[in-house]
Amino acid sequence: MAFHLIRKLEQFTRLSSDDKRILEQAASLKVRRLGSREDIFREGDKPRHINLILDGWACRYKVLEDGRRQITALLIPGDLCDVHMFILTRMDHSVGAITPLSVAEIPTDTILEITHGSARLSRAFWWNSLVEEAIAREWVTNLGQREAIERVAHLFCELFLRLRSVGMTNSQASCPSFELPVTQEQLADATGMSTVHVNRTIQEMRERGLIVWKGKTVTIPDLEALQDVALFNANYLHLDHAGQAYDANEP
Amino acid sequence: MAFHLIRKLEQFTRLSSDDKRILEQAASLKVRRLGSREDIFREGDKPRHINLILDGWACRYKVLEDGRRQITALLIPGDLCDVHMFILTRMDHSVGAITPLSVAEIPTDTILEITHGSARLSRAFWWNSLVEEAIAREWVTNLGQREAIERVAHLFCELFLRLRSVGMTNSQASCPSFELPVTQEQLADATGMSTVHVNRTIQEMRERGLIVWKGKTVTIPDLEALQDVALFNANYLHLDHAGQAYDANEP
DNA sequence: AACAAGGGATAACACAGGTTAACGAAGGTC
DNA sequence: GACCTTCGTTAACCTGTGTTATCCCTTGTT
Repeated sequence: MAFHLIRKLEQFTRLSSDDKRILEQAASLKVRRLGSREDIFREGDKPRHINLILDGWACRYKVLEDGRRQITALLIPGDLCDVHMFILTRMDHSVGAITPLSVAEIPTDTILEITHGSARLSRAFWWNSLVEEAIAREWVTNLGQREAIERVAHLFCELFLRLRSVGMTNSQASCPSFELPVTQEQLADATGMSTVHVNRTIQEMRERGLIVWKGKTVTIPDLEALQDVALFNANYLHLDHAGQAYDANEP
Repeated sequence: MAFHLIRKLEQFTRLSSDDKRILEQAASLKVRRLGSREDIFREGDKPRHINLILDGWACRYKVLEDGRRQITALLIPGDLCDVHMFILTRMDHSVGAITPLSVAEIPTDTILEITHGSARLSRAFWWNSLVEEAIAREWVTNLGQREAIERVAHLFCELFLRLRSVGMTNSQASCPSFELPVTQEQLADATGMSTVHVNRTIQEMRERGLIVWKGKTVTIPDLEALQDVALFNANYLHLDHAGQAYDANEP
């Protein structure tokens, strides 16, 4: 059940079969299912447990008094909602389902046991948090400096790489593709644009042959071209496998 | 020397005199001084130690290939640059001095000793990281949803509260003020606006009586009015003192 | 089969904010 | 004291993006 998480963490460090068993177990304790547009938790809630996305897409978002909404992160299978958030008394944002969702609810005590029991898993969780922070910084840059087409292209590049790192892309025939179960309105909330302009921008990306988007499937004919348009530099995702390799001497 | 950090962490939990002594010691091991516009570290560097801002202002920033620059965070005394960043192999952004700066360089081993030695300090560091993340999410929202005057007003509100939480504001005469050693160009890089439009926006804020900004001093005649313009909600700063109080039984 | 609802696509128009350029004030240097 | 550089200010003009309003298509419902 924790397949995606394990696969993601192994971008950072190899895990022992013990580590994997521990994660599998934690992820199977309690599984919650939500319909799309339901919230996993809301701003103001007390953090109760760690949520691990098992299946489906979700988003972090904040809503201003007057209703304007910003999606601050897109969450895909394998994403952990804030390993240490339990330290805070109240959530300062909400997380909602984009598609129907299965979420593992992992008690904070279980997380603490895991991190105390395995230095490797503890470091892997840290790495995971650091990457999340790096993504947030990149989003700030994206919203602050990139114009519409660059911004959307950048988001597509990021999603493609993140999905690939958990095995959720198709790359047969040299033309990579992935499922994007997101409406243009949600894309607008994520990029700080209006829906109309998201649509215009998508049209332009199609005309320029940067993407093919039919139904829920996005195909990227030329990843390099898309990255060039986006001024995309993948270093912030830290997918370089350069962390410490699994050392067989460690338990 | 670690005065500001201690004061900030005590927003979350009371610290014992032992905790404070440990922090003081760590902060005095090695102090580095930089001139304004020098970098503490650059994108691509290996993280070597944890940097604690003792005195002066700094900023995290990212630069796109074509030179566009986004400031993703403003750092003030008491701010720690990424307690756990040493897990990553390369920095994905730079941190530069805005004013002349003193920075304590704390070895990663020292940080690990501290967190292993004191559960309270460990939690306090986590709280600190979580607040930094929350600020990053708020900046995403700021850039994505707020228009110019709201955006600048929001930044001023945030800075005021953060400075106040480390004792760096003046509140005599019911009219709070603080030192803002930041140029309009840097403000532009932080808010994703052009310098010209930052200036226009500042002028409007002055006309509307929201701020007085002379030299490096900003005065806020009516904080509530400023917060209203900014659609500001302070919950993301988690300054509520609601964390666990200091328990005398803990070491 | 008829209907409703959500999502995508377009067009026309408006305006917030970017760009360029020029000038002045303040502060640092020799 | 003269010079230079950085920063703030302002004006004129331009453009990217938001707004409003339709229309169409798809999908699910009864």
